[in-house]
Amino acid sequence: MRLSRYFLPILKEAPKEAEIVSHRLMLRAGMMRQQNAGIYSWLPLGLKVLKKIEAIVREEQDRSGAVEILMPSIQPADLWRESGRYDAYGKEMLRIVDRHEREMLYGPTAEEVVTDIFRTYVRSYRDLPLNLYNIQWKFRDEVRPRFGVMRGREFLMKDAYSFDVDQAGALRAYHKMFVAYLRTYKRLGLTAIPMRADTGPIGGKLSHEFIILASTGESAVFCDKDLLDLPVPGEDVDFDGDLSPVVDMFTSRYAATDEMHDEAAFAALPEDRRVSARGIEVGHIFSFGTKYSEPMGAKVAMADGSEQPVIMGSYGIGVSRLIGAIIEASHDDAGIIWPESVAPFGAGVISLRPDDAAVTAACEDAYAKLAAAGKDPLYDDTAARPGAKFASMDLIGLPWQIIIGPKGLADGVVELKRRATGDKELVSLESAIARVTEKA
RNA sequence: CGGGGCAUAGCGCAGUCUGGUAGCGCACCUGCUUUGGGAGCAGGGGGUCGCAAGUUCGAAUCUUGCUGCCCCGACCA
Repeated sequence: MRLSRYFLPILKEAPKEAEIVSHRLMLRAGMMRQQNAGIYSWLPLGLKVLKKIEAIVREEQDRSGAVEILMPSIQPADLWRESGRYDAYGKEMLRIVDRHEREMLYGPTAEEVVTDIFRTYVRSYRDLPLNLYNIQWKFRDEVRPRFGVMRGREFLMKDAYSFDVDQAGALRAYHKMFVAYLRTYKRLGLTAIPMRADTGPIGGKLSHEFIILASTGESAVFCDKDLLDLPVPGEDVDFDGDLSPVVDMFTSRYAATDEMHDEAAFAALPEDRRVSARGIEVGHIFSFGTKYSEPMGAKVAMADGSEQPVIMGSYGIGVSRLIGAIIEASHDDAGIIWPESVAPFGAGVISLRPDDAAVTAACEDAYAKLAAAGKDPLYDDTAARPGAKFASMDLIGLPWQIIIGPKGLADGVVELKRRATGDKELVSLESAIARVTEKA
């Protein structure tokens, strides 16, 4: 993309409503625009990152065996009356009445809808296990939206729902998601710690929150330091095999959020392994048995001819929130530092003198070769001054910058800059391109 | 939902106390000079001062009501 033809409204000063660093940087980098409290328009740069995160989440869901569907954002109230949650959910649910006075709601989650889909089509234990997921905008009318995308009212969520015939199957389903989540966060450059959690209004007894440690986190968390360095399974992990050793490895160490914290158990840890920090919740998984299948009549025929309600679980990842979480975990004074996997562009090409024919030729060359190599470069071909270009490029945090100017070209070199470390090298254009395009 | 604060140009702000018809920086437009870490000079455009009533000869400024947004706390992907 040529910057001169792009839409990248960078701000020199952050709007005053933005308090935390990820919110400020997202607004300054022109990733999004607030339209209402907790409601945002996604601008090109932000949308690119959102889609990259979404793609990784999707890949790992698919890998684990979950099947993607897409459920509506507007749901009928009657389904929620069946589960009993229409009244239970309270003011957080945005309720709507259509022109025929039918009661609707903007979905805050989709247990009822997915259970309805399931009961319509699935009749036999032979069709299980099944895990259906979707990535859809949700709306929760938070009393106090804040921190930008970290606590918005409208947010993009991946929600998966597992259906099994018995508890053993439900546990396997839970383990699959557990491991899929570990892999997802790892690929996003995050260290997420599974912590035993309260189940809240969704219900059930087995539940974990996946937490990223960050000083701006909303809740106090406590865990064993060892958890920060545990190995996450690779792509070759067998989701049909026994995943319990992996899950046990993570769950056998102490980790709890504020409300589940056990001071005595925590104190039993050696002092140098006690981590007391703040955390951002980036995922939450639940196993809740027949809480929805029972009242909503989602039953299957068993081998002996009897009918039984299915055992369910639900598994959420806040996709839009992850953008904020990643920035909180990866930035410096100059701006965002994207992990390669989610960077909106793979590299930036900065022309220091767009009116210089040799510089332009070299930039065009770099731009074409990086594009051909699939690096999706952003080429700053604008007439802005060098300092402004450097500042903007640092702000938007692309992993690599190739800086091309007349002085360097006279010596046959360009500047290759690594955003994460700030390291700069003077190398030939060819080797700069080679470095950027080489496999990690 | 309790407590606090803010609302003036795209963004950041001054002006409000003490009423006299709106200003600064950045951004934007034109020209010239510049160009390796947010350029300089000259000229220019843009605001029903959140909305509505009221007080007054006169309201950004005073009064009342409303709306929006932010922060702290309790709750949540």
